[in-house]
Amino acid sequence: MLDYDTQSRLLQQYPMLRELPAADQAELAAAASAIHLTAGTVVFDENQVCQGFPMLLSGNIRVIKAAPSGRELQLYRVMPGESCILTSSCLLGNTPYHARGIAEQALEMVLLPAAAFHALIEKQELFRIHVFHLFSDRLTDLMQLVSAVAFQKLDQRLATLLVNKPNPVHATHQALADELGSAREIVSRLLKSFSEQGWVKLGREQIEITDAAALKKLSAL
Amino acid sequence: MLDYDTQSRLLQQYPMLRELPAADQAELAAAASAIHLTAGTVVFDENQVCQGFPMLLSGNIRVIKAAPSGRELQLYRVMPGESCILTSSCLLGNTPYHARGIAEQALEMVLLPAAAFHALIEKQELFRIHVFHLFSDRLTDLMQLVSAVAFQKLDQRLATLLVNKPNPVHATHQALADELGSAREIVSRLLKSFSEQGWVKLGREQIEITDAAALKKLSAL
DNA sequence: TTGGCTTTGTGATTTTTATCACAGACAAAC
DNA sequence: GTTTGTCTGTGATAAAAATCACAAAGCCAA
Repeated sequence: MLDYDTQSRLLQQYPMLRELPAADQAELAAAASAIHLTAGTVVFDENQVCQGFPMLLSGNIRVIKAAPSGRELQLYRVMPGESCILTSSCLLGNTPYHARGIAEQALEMVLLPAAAFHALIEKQELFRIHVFHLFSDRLTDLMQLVSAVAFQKLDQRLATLLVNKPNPVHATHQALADELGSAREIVSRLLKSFSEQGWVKLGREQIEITDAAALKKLSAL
Repeated sequence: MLDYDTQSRLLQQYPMLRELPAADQAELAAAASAIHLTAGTVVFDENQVCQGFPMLLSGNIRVIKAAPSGRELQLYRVMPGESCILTSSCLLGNTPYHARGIAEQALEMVLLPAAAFHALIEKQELFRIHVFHLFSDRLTDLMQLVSAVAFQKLDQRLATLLVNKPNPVHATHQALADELGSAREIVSRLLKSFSEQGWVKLGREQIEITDAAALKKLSAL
Protein backbone atom coordinates (compact mmCIF):
# COMPACT_ATOMS: atom_id res chain seq x y z
CA MET A 1 0.00 0.00 0.00
CA LEU A 2 1.50 3.31 -1.07
CA ASP A 3 1.15 6.49 0.97
CA TYR A 4 -0.03 9.65 -0.69
CA ASP A 5 3.40 11.17 -1.12
CA THR A 6 4.89 8.08 -2.72
CA GLN A 7 1.91 7.81 -5.01
CA SER A 8 2.27 11.34 -6.26
CA ARG A 9 5.97 10.90 -6.85
CA LEU A 10 5.25 7.73 -8.76
CA LEU A 11 2.85 9.58 -11.03
CA GLN A 12 5.46 12.23 -11.54
CA GLN A 13 8.05 9.71 -12.72
CA TYR A 14 5.60 7.61 -14.68
CA PRO A 15 3.11 10.11 -16.16
CA MET A 16 1.58 7.34 -18.23
CA LEU A 17 -0.06 6.03 -15.05
CA ARG A 18 -2.18 9.17 -14.86
CA GLU A 19 -3.98 8.04 -17.99
CA LEU A 20 -5.26 4.94 -16.25
CA PRO A 21 -8.81 4.94 -14.87
CA ALA A 22 -8.93 6.01 -11.22
CA ALA A 23 -9.99 2.53 -10.16
CA ASP A 24 -6.88 0.98 -11.68
CA GLN A 25 -4.67 3.60 -10.14
CA ALA A 26 -6.16 2.84 -6.76
CA GLU A 27 -5.71 -0.89 -7.29
CA LEU A 28 -2.09 -0.34 -8.23
CA ALA A 29 -1.48 1.80 -5.18
CA ALA A 30 -3.10 -0.81 -2.97
CA ALA A 31 -1.11 -3.72 -4.36
CA ALA A 32 2.27 -2.03 -4.64
CA SER A 33 4.77 -1.39 -1.89
CA ALA A 34 7.48 1.19 -1.45
CA ILE A 35 11.00 -0.13 -1.05
CA HIS A 36 14.15 1.66 0.09
CA LEU A 37 17.57 0.16 -0.51
CA THR A 38 21.04 1.42 0.31
CA ALA A 39 23.74 1.93 -2.29
CA GLY A 40 25.38 -1.33 -3.31
CA THR A 41 22.46 -3.59 -2.44
CA VAL A 42 21.87 -6.46 -4.84
CA VAL A 43 18.31 -5.85 -6.06
CA PHE A 44 18.10 -9.14 -7.93
CA ASP A 45 20.56 -11.79 -8.96
CA GLU A 46 21.15 -14.49 -11.52
CA ASN A 47 18.78 -17.50 -11.28
CA GLN A 48 16.54 -15.75 -8.81
CA VAL A 49 12.81 -15.66 -9.51
CA CYS A 50 11.34 -12.30 -10.19
CA GLN A 51 9.33 -10.77 -7.36
CA GLY A 52 7.59 -7.94 -9.16
CA PHE A 53 7.82 -5.03 -11.49
CA PRO A 54 10.01 -2.19 -10.19
CA MET A 55 9.32 1.47 -10.86
CA LEU A 56 12.09 3.77 -9.72
CA LEU A 57 11.51 7.00 -7.84
CA SER A 58 15.14 7.91 -7.20
CA GLY A 59 18.53 6.31 -7.61
CA ASN A 60 19.22 3.78 -10.32
CA ILE A 61 20.00 0.13 -10.92
CA ARG A 62 23.08 -1.16 -12.68
CA VAL A 63 22.26 -4.37 -14.49
CA ILE A 64 25.39 -6.44 -15.01
CA LYS A 65 26.72 -9.78 -16.07
CA ALA A 66 29.44 -11.06 -13.76
CA ALA A 67 32.12 -13.45 -15.00
CA PRO A 68 33.49 -16.16 -12.72
CA SER A 69 36.85 -14.33 -12.87
CA GLY A 70 35.33 -11.37 -11.05
CA ARG A 71 35.20 -9.22 -14.14
CA GLU A 72 31.87 -7.69 -14.92
CA LEU A 73 30.09 -5.99 -17.80
CA GLN A 74 27.28 -3.51 -17.49
CA LEU A 75 24.30 -4.36 -19.68
CA TYR A 76 22.38 -1.19 -18.95
CA ARG A 77 21.21 1.17 -16.25
CA VAL A 78 17.62 1.56 -15.15
CA MET A 79 16.79 5.19 -14.38
CA PRO A 80 13.71 6.65 -12.72
CA GLY A 81 10.83 6.61 -15.19
CA GLU A 82 12.28 3.60 -17.00
CA SER A 83 11.62 -0.07 -16.67
CA CYS A 84 13.82 -3.12 -16.51
CA ILE A 85 13.53 -5.19 -19.65
CA LEU A 86 14.88 -8.15 -17.78
CA THR A 87 12.20 -8.00 -15.15
CA SER A 88 9.48 -7.59 -17.74
CA SER A 89 10.87 -10.54 -19.58
CA CYS A 90 11.02 -12.68 -16.45
CA LEU A 91 7.50 -11.77 -15.47
CA LEU A 92 6.08 -12.31 -18.93
CA GLY A 93 8.00 -15.48 -19.63
CA ASN A 94 8.07 -16.87 -16.10
CA THR A 95 11.80 -17.35 -16.26
CA PRO A 96 14.42 -16.57 -13.62
CA TYR A 97 16.79 -13.63 -13.95
CA HIS A 98 19.87 -13.93 -16.11
CA ALA A 99 21.79 -11.01 -14.69
CA ARG A 100 22.46 -9.09 -11.52
CA GLY A 101 20.93 -5.77 -10.56
CA ILE A 102 22.74 -3.51 -8.12
CA ALA A 103 21.55 -0.26 -6.56
CA GLU A 104 24.13 2.29 -7.65
CA GLN A 105 23.06 4.91 -5.13
CA ALA A 106 20.44 4.82 -2.42
CA LEU A 107 17.33 3.61 -4.16
CA GLU A 108 13.64 4.33 -3.70
CA MET A 109 11.30 2.26 -5.76
CA VAL A 110 7.77 1.02 -5.97
CA LEU A 111 7.41 -2.70 -6.46
CA LEU A 112 4.31 -3.96 -8.20
CA PRO A 113 3.79 -7.65 -7.37
CA ALA A 114 3.75 -10.07 -10.28
CA ALA A 115 0.00 -10.73 -10.08
CA ALA A 116 -0.88 -7.03 -10.14
CA PHE A 117 1.55 -6.50 -13.01
CA HIS A 118 -0.08 -9.24 -15.04
CA ALA A 119 -3.55 -7.93 -14.32
CA LEU A 120 -2.57 -4.45 -15.40
CA ILE A 121 -0.89 -5.67 -18.57
CA GLU A 122 -3.96 -7.64 -19.52
CA LYS A 123 -6.46 -4.97 -18.70
CA GLN A 124 -4.83 -1.73 -19.75
CA GLU A 125 -3.76 -1.18 -23.29
CA LEU A 126 -1.89 1.97 -22.30
CA PHE A 127 0.21 0.27 -19.70
CA ARG A 128 0.91 -2.56 -22.12
CA ILE A 129 2.04 -0.21 -24.86
CA HIS A 130 4.21 1.64 -22.40
CA VAL A 131 5.93 -1.56 -21.31
CA PHE A 132 6.33 -2.64 -24.91
CA HIS A 133 8.02 0.58 -25.85
CA LEU A 134 10.46 0.40 -22.98
CA PHE A 135 11.13 -3.20 -23.94
CA SER A 136 11.85 -2.22 -27.48
CA ASP A 137 14.14 0.69 -26.59
CA ARG A 138 16.16 -1.48 -24.31
CA LEU A 139 16.50 -4.18 -26.88
CA THR A 140 18.03 -1.68 -29.26
CA ASP A 141 20.63 -0.78 -26.64
CA LEU A 142 21.42 -4.41 -26.04
CA MET A 143 21.99 -5.12 -29.70
CA GLN A 144 24.21 -2.10 -29.87
CA LEU A 145 26.13 -3.49 -26.93
CA VAL A 146 26.62 -6.90 -28.52
CA SER A 147 28.01 -5.38 -31.64
CA ALA A 148 30.25 -2.97 -29.71
CA VAL A 149 31.69 -5.78 -27.60
CA ALA A 150 32.19 -7.98 -30.64
CA PHE A 151 33.63 -5.48 -33.09
CA GLN A 152 34.92 -2.36 -31.41
CA LYS A 153 38.26 -1.84 -29.78
CA LEU A 154 38.36 -0.73 -26.21
CA ASP A 155 39.53 2.79 -26.99
CA GLN A 156 36.46 3.33 -29.14
CA ARG A 157 34.16 1.93 -26.51
CA LEU A 158 35.76 4.02 -23.79
CA ALA A 159 35.41 7.14 -25.91
CA THR A 160 31.73 6.38 -26.46
CA LEU A 161 31.25 5.83 -22.76
CA LEU A 162 32.88 9.12 -21.85
CA VAL A 163 31.01 11.31 -24.32
CA ASN A 164 27.72 9.84 -23.12
CA LYS A 165 28.31 10.90 -19.55
CA PRO A 166 27.94 14.40 -18.14
CA ASN A 167 31.19 16.35 -18.35
CA PRO A 168 33.27 16.21 -16.20
CA VAL A 169 32.93 12.47 -15.68
CA HIS A 170 33.03 11.37 -12.05
CA ALA A 171 34.11 7.76 -11.85
CA THR A 172 37.08 5.63 -10.88
CA HIS A 173 38.97 3.85 -13.61
CA GLN A 174 37.79 0.61 -12.06
CA ALA A 175 34.17 1.67 -12.40
CA LEU A 176 34.69 2.49 -16.07
CA ALA A 177 36.42 -0.85 -16.61
CA ASP A 178 33.47 -2.64 -14.99
CA GLU A 179 31.10 -0.81 -17.25
CA LEU A 180 33.10 -1.91 -20.29
CA GLY A 181 33.83 -5.43 -19.12
CA SER A 182 37.59 -4.90 -19.11
CA ALA A 183 40.45 -4.41 -16.65
CA ARG A 184 41.36 -1.28 -14.75
CA GLU A 185 44.94 -1.03 -16.08
CA ILE A 186 43.74 -0.97 -19.66
CA VAL A 187 41.36 1.87 -18.93
CA SER A 188 44.09 3.79 -17.10
CA ARG A 189 46.44 3.44 -20.05
CA LEU A 190 43.83 4.41 -22.59
CA LEU A 191 42.88 7.46 -20.54
CA LYS A 192 46.51 8.42 -20.39
CA SER A 193 46.76 8.22 -24.16
CA PHE A 194 43.59 10.32 -24.46
CA SER A 195 45.11 12.91 -22.18
CA GLU A 196 48.35 12.89 -24.20
CA GLN A 197 46.25 13.66 -27.26
CA GLY A 198 44.83 16.58 -25.33
CA TRP A 199 41.32 15.16 -25.41
CA VAL A 200 40.82 14.93 -21.63
CA LYS A 201 42.27 16.23 -18.39
CA LEU A 202 42.65 13.62 -15.69
CA GLY A 203 42.12 14.01 -11.96
CA ARG A 204 41.27 11.77 -9.09
CA GLU A 205 37.84 10.26 -9.82
CA GLN A 206 37.37 12.88 -12.44
CA ILE A 207 37.84 13.09 -16.18
CA GLU A 208 37.29 16.41 -17.82
CA ILE A 209 36.57 16.16 -21.51
CA THR A 210 38.31 18.95 -23.37
CA ASP A 211 37.82 17.71 -26.93
CA ALA A 212 34.49 15.94 -27.22
CA ALA A 213 34.65 16.10 -31.02
CA ALA A 214 37.81 14.02 -31.13
CA LEU A 215 36.32 11.44 -28.77
CA LYS A 216 33.16 11.27 -30.84
CA LYS A 217 35.18 10.80 -33.98
CA LEU A 218 37.03 7.89 -32.43
CA SER A 219 33.85 6.36 -31.09
CA ALA A 220 32.16 6.51 -34.49
CA LEU A 221 34.99 4.85 -36.46
CA MET B 1 -4.71 -13.73 -48.71
CA LEU B 2 -3.51 -17.21 -47.85
CA ASP B 3 -4.58 -20.30 -49.77
CA TYR B 4 -5.92 -23.29 -47.92
CA ASP B 5 -2.70 -25.29 -48.00
CA THR B 6 -0.58 -22.43 -46.68
CA GLN B 7 -3.11 -21.78 -43.96
CA SER B 8 -3.06 -25.34 -42.73
CA ARG B 9 0.73 -25.41 -42.73
CA LEU B 10 0.73 -22.18 -40.77
CA LEU B 11 -1.52 -23.71 -38.13
CA GLN B 12 0.76 -26.71 -38.00
CA GLN B 13 3.82 -24.57 -37.26
CA TYR B 14 1.99 -22.17 -34.96
CA PRO B 15 -0.56 -24.31 -33.11
CA MET B 16 -1.37 -21.39 -30.88
CA LEU B 17 -3.28 -19.83 -33.77
CA ARG B 18 -5.84 -22.66 -33.59
CA GLU B 19 -6.97 -21.33 -30.25
CA LEU B 20 -8.07 -18.07 -31.81
CA PRO B 21 -11.76 -17.54 -32.64
CA ALA B 22 -12.57 -18.55 -36.21
CA ALA B 23 -13.30 -14.96 -37.14
CA ASP B 24 -9.81 -13.86 -36.14
CA GLN B 25 -8.23 -16.75 -37.94
CA ALA B 26 -10.09 -15.75 -41.08
CA GLU B 27 -9.07 -12.14 -40.67
CA LEU B 28 -5.45 -13.16 -40.28
CA ALA B 29 -5.59 -15.35 -43.37
CA ALA B 30 -7.17 -12.52 -45.34
CA ALA B 31 -4.60 -9.92 -44.30
CA ALA B 32 -1.48 -12.06 -44.51
CA SER B 33 0.45 -13.02 -47.61
CA ALA B 34 2.71 -15.94 -48.42
CA ILE B 35 6.28 -15.12 -49.36
CA HIS B 36 8.94 -17.30 -50.93
CA LEU B 37 12.59 -16.27 -50.86
CA THR B 38 15.68 -17.98 -52.21
CA ALA B 39 18.68 -18.85 -50.05
CA GLY B 40 20.87 -15.85 -49.33
CA THR B 41 18.16 -13.23 -49.77
CA VAL B 42 18.34 -10.33 -47.33
CA VAL B 43 14.97 -10.49 -45.58
CA PHE B 44 15.47 -7.21 -43.75
CA ASP B 45 18.39 -4.90 -43.14
CA GLU B 46 19.69 -2.33 -40.72
CA ASN B 47 17.76 0.97 -40.63
CA GLN B 48 14.95 -0.45 -42.71
CA VAL B 49 11.40 -0.02 -41.46
CA CYS B 50 9.61 -3.16 -40.51
CA GLN B 51 7.02 -4.40 -42.99
CA GLY B 52 5.21 -6.97 -40.93
CA PHE B 53 5.37 -9.90 -38.62
CA PRO B 54 6.96 -13.01 -40.19
CA MET B 55 5.89 -16.56 -39.38
CA LEU B 56 8.14 -19.19 -40.90
CA LEU B 57 6.85 -22.30 -42.64
CA SER B 58 10.18 -23.69 -43.80
CA GLY B 59 13.78 -22.56 -43.94
CA ASN B 60 15.21 -20.17 -41.40
CA ILE B 61 16.56 -16.66 -40.97
CA ARG B 62 20.02 -15.84 -39.73
CA VAL B 63 19.92 -12.55 -37.84
CA ILE B 64 23.34 -10.92 -37.83
CA LYS B 65 25.22 -7.77 -37.01
CA ALA B 66 27.69 -6.85 -39.73
CA ALA B 67 30.82 -4.84 -38.96
CA PRO B 68 32.16 -2.30 -41.44
CA SER B 69 35.24 -4.54 -41.78
CA GLY B 70 33.12 -7.28 -43.31
CA ARG B 71 33.19 -9.41 -40.20
CA GLU B 72 29.84 -10.51 -38.90
CA LEU B 73 28.31 -12.01 -35.79
CA GLN B 74 25.20 -14.10 -35.61
CA LEU B 75 22.71 -12.90 -33.02
CA TYR B 76 20.31 -15.79 -33.41
CA ARG B 77 18.43 -17.93 -35.88
CA VAL B 78 14.70 -17.81 -36.40
CA MET B 79 13.27 -21.28 -36.99
CA PRO B 80 9.79 -22.30 -38.16
CA GLY B 81 7.34 -21.89 -35.28
CA GLU B 82 9.44 -19.13 -33.76
CA SER B 83 9.23 -15.40 -34.06
CA CYS B 84 11.76 -12.68 -34.56
CA ILE B 85 12.24 -10.60 -31.42
CA LEU B 86 13.68 -7.82 -33.51
CA THR B 87 10.64 -7.61 -35.70
CA SER B 88 8.32 -7.67 -32.71
CA SER B 89 10.36 -4.95 -31.15
CA CYS B 90 10.32 -2.81 -34.28
CA LEU B 91 6.59 -3.22 -34.70
CA LEU B 92 5.81 -2.55 -31.08
CA GLY B 93 8.22 0.34 -30.73
CA ASN B 94 7.92 1.75 -34.23
CA THR B 95 11.67 1.71 -34.65
CA PRO B 96 13.71 0.61 -37.67
CA TYR B 97 15.70 -2.63 -37.66
CA HIS B 98 19.08 -2.76 -35.98
CA ALA B 99 20.37 -5.89 -37.64
CA ARG B 100 20.27 -7.85 -40.85
CA GLY B 101 18.20 -10.95 -41.54
CA ILE B 102 19.30 -13.40 -44.19
CA ALA B 103 17.46 -16.45 -45.50
CA GLU B 104 19.81 -19.32 -44.81
CA GLN B 105 18.04 -21.76 -47.07
CA ALA B 106 15.07 -21.29 -49.37
CA LEU B 107 12.44 -19.69 -47.19
CA GLU B 108 8.66 -19.92 -47.08
CA MET B 109 6.95 -17.57 -44.71
CA VAL B 110 3.68 -15.85 -43.99
CA LEU B 111 3.90 -12.13 -43.51
CA LEU B 112 1.32 -10.47 -41.32
CA PRO B 113 1.17 -6.73 -42.11
CA ALA B 114 1.88 -4.36 -39.26
CA ALA B 115 -1.73 -3.19 -38.89
CA ALA B 116 -3.06 -6.73 -38.64
CA PHE B 117 -0.32 -7.62 -36.17
CA HIS B 118 -1.25 -4.69 -33.95
CA ALA B 119 -4.93 -5.51 -34.13
CA LEU B 120 -4.26 -9.10 -33.16
CA ILE B 121 -1.95 -8.13 -30.31
CA GLU B 122 -4.57 -5.77 -28.92
CA LYS B 123 -7.49 -8.09 -29.33
CA GLN B 124 -6.16 -11.51 -28.49
CA GLU B 125 -4.65 -12.24 -25.15
CA LEU B 126 -3.42 -15.62 -26.36
CA PHE B 127 -1.53 -14.19 -29.29
CA ARG B 128 -0.08 -11.52 -27.03
CA ILE B 129 1.13 -13.99 -24.48
CA HIS B 130 2.62 -16.11 -27.20
CA VAL B 131 4.58 -13.17 -28.58
CA PHE B 132 5.68 -12.18 -25.09
CA HIS B 133 7.03 -15.62 -24.40
CA LEU B 134 9.01 -15.74 -27.60
CA PHE B 135 10.30 -12.29 -26.78
CA SER B 136 11.44 -13.38 -23.39
CA ASP B 137 13.12 -16.58 -24.61
CA ARG B 138 15.08 -14.67 -27.18
CA LEU B 139 16.14 -12.07 -24.71
CA THR B 140 17.66 -14.79 -22.58
CA ASP B 141 19.68 -16.00 -25.56
CA LEU B 142 20.87 -12.49 -26.30
CA MET B 143 22.08 -11.92 -22.76
CA GLN B 144 23.87 -15.23 -22.92
CA LEU B 145 25.49 -14.06 -26.14
CA VAL B 146 26.66 -10.77 -24.66
CA SER B 147 28.30 -12.49 -21.78
CA ALA B 148 29.87 -15.15 -24.02
CA VAL B 149 31.33 -12.54 -26.36
CA ALA B 150 32.59 -10.45 -23.44
CA PHE B 151 34.05 -13.15 -21.22
CA GLN B 152 34.64 -16.40 -23.06
CA LYS B 153 37.61 -17.32 -25.15
CA LEU B 154 37.03 -18.35 -28.70
CA ASP B 155 37.85 -22.01 -28.10
CA GLN B 156 35.09 -22.19 -25.52
CA ARG B 157 32.61 -20.48 -27.77
CA LEU B 158 33.53 -22.71 -30.70
CA ALA B 159 33.11 -25.81 -28.54
CA THR B 160 29.68 -24.58 -27.44
CA LEU B 161 28.71 -23.92 -31.02
CA LEU B 162 29.75 -27.38 -32.16
CA VAL B 163 28.01 -29.37 -29.44
CA ASN B 164 24.80 -27.47 -30.12
CA LYS B 165 24.70 -28.53 -33.75
CA PRO B 166 23.67 -31.93 -35.08
CA ASN B 167 26.66 -34.29 -35.38
CA PRO B 168 28.40 -34.36 -37.81
CA VAL B 169 28.47 -30.61 -38.28
CA HIS B 170 28.16 -29.48 -41.88
CA ALA B 171 29.67 -26.02 -42.24
CA THR B 172 32.70 -24.28 -43.64
CA HIS B 173 35.17 -22.78 -41.22
CA GLN B 174 34.20 -19.40 -42.59
CA ALA B 175 30.54 -20.01 -41.72
CA LEU B 176 31.50 -20.94 -38.16
CA ALA B 177 33.69 -17.84 -37.90
CA ASP B 178 30.78 -15.69 -39.07
CA GLU B 179 28.56 -17.24 -36.47
CA LEU B 180 31.13 -16.45 -33.77
CA GLY B 181 32.10 -13.03 -35.05
CA SER B 182 35.73 -14.01 -35.60
CA ALA B 183 38.10 -14.79 -38.47
CA ARG B 184 38.35 -17.99 -40.47
CA GLU B 185 42.00 -18.70 -39.69
CA ILE B 186 41.36 -18.68 -35.97
CA VAL B 187 38.56 -21.20 -36.32
CA SER B 188 40.73 -23.42 -38.55
CA ARG B 189 43.52 -23.41 -35.99
CA LEU B 190 41.19 -24.08 -33.07
CA LEU B 191 39.58 -26.95 -34.94
CA LYS B 192 42.99 -28.37 -35.66
CA SER B 193 43.84 -28.26 -31.97
CA PHE B 194 40.51 -29.96 -31.17
CA SER B 195 41.33 -32.67 -33.65
CA GLU B 196 44.81 -33.10 -32.16
CA GLN B 197 43.13 -33.65 -28.81
CA GLY B 198 41.05 -36.34 -30.50
CA TRP B 199 37.80 -34.49 -29.90
CA VAL B 200 36.77 -34.14 -33.56
CA LYS B 201 37.53 -35.58 -36.99
CA LEU B 202 37.84 -32.97 -39.71
CA GLY B 203 36.73 -33.23 -43.33
CA ARG B 204 35.74 -30.84 -46.05
CA GLU B 205 32.69 -28.94 -44.80
CA GLN B 206 32.28 -31.53 -42.12
CA ILE B 207 33.28 -31.85 -38.50
CA GLU B 208 32.55 -35.11 -36.79
CA ILE B 209 32.43 -34.82 -33.04
CA THR B 210 34.07 -37.83 -31.45
CA ASP B 211 34.28 -36.61 -27.86
CA ALA B 212 31.28 -34.45 -27.09
CA ALA B 213 31.98 -34.69 -23.36
CA ALA B 214 35.37 -33.02 -23.75
CA LEU B 215 33.89 -30.23 -25.83
CA LYS B 216 31.11 -29.69 -23.31
CA LYS B 217 33.63 -29.55 -20.53
CA LEU B 218 35.58 -26.86 -22.34
CA SER B 219 32.44 -24.94 -23.18
CA ALA B 220 31.30 -24.92 -19.55
CA LEU B 221 34.58 -23.68 -18.09
C1' DT C 1 42.09 -34.27 -67.45
C1' DT C 2 42.67 -29.96 -66.90
C1' DG C 3 41.52 -25.64 -65.26
C1' DG C 4 39.04 -22.92 -62.04
C1' DC C 5 36.84 -22.28 -57.76
C1' DT C 6 36.16 -23.05 -52.98
C1' DT C 7 37.95 -24.69 -48.83
C1' DT C 8 41.51 -25.61 -45.68
C1' DG C 9 46.34 -25.45 -43.55
C1' DT C 10 49.90 -22.79 -41.83
C1' DG C 11 53.91 -19.63 -40.96
C1' DA C 12 55.14 -15.06 -39.71
C1' DT C 13 53.98 -10.94 -37.67
C1' DT C 14 51.34 -7.41 -35.32
C1' DT C 15 47.85 -5.65 -32.51
C1' DT C 16 45.13 -5.77 -28.73
C1' DT C 17 44.01 -7.11 -24.34
C1' DA C 18 45.04 -9.30 -19.98
C1' DT C 19 47.89 -10.24 -16.00
C1' DC C 20 51.20 -9.50 -12.42
C1' DA C 21 53.64 -6.70 -9.49
C1' DC C 22 54.56 -2.68 -7.38
C1' DA C 23 55.25 2.37 -6.39
C1' DG C 24 53.53 6.72 -5.75
C1' DA C 25 49.57 10.03 -4.93
C1' DC C 26 45.90 11.55 -2.63
C1' DA C 27 42.17 11.93 0.87
C1' DA C 28 40.14 11.05 4.97
C1' DA C 29 40.57 9.29 9.81
C1' DC C 30 42.91 9.03 13.92
C1' DG D 1 51.09 14.74 11.25
C1' DT D 2 50.98 10.15 10.59
C1' DT D 3 48.50 6.27 9.26
C1' DT D 4 45.41 3.78 6.38
C1' DG D 5 42.98 2.82 2.54
C1' DT D 6 41.65 3.80 -2.09
C1' DC D 7 43.00 5.25 -6.51
C1' DT D 8 46.25 5.80 -10.21
C1' DG D 9 50.59 5.09 -13.09
C1' DT D 10 53.50 2.01 -15.24
C1' DG D 11 56.92 -1.58 -16.56
C1' DA D 12 57.37 -6.31 -17.89
C1' DT D 13 55.33 -10.20 -19.77
C1' DA D 14 52.06 -13.23 -21.51
C1' DA D 15 48.11 -14.62 -23.91
C1' DA D 16 44.69 -14.20 -27.31
C1' DA D 17 43.15 -12.74 -31.56
C1' DA D 18 43.71 -10.56 -35.98
C1' DT D 19 46.06 -9.96 -40.25
C1' DC D 20 48.71 -11.03 -44.28
C1' DA D 21 50.29 -14.11 -47.51
C1' DC D 22 50.41 -18.17 -49.76
C1' DA D 23 50.34 -23.22 -50.59
C1' DA D 24 47.91 -27.34 -50.86
C1' DA D 25 43.83 -30.09 -51.26
C1' DG D 26 39.31 -31.25 -52.84
C1' DC D 27 35.40 -30.70 -56.00
C1' DC D 28 33.06 -29.59 -60.21
C1' DA D 29 32.46 -28.91 -64.83
C1' DA D 30 34.00 -28.02 -69.51
